[in-house]
Amino acid sequence: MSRKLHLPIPARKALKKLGKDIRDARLRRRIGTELMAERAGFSRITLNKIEQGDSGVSVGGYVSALFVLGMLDRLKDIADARHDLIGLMLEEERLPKRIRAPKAEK
Amino acid sequence: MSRKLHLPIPARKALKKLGKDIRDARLRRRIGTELMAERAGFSRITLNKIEQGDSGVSVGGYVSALFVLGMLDRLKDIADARHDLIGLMLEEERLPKRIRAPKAEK
DNA sequence: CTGTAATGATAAGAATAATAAACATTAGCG
DNA sequence: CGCTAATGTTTATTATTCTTATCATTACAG
Repeated sequence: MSRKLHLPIPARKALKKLGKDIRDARLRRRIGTELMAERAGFSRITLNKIEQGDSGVSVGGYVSALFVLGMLDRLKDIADARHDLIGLMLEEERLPKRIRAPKAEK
Repeated sequence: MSRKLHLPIPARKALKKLGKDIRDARLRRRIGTELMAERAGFSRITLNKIEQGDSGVSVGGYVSALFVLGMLDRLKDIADARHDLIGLMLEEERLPKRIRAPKAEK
């Protein structure tokens, strides 16, 4: 986001929790911020932002942190179709490749 | 990441899958790229990058997209302690607030 | 309790992400 | 099957992140 993205409250909360969980996981493993940042390939400051749930940090940073902690697995299923209840209800046929607006009523 | 972060293969794969899943979820809901981008608060181009699993996009973009799709729930548990098997094995006592290197042997 | 190393915070500069505009491509309605 | 609107791409510009360096704070070992 170049222009600061105004994130809805629940989204911001989810990020905060994620950051805190990442921090706790690091502490459980007794890894210092310096070492952790080095392994993940970014600076201590960026790690700090991640652990605070900063929404501006690139997704690569978060993913890299999760990778270092060995917690990448669950990420893959976040938006997996199997868990998309809303989507399953809507799906009636094969997915289109484009969304076309229905012809306006005369 | 200002300096392009070199992401390990599994991490990159996870992001690619996430992007694809987000795209499929959008299609299932019959939401066009323009409308989706507008609701999420960013441009069509950024949505495109997200759906391709671009690691440079800010995490806020991804989270906002998940929010629009109503798929925020699972995000919160990605790194939750309850699922941190490695961490649970390591945890023996109360978590420290800082990680201190053990005194070097003389 | 005390000293010290780990963490948090701040500022300035380099690198990159995000946007808008315009054009090329292509899916799918009719 | 053809037309049109939806999507993909490129370029130039702007805004913001990420980094390095430095200083302040504080938790922990001894």
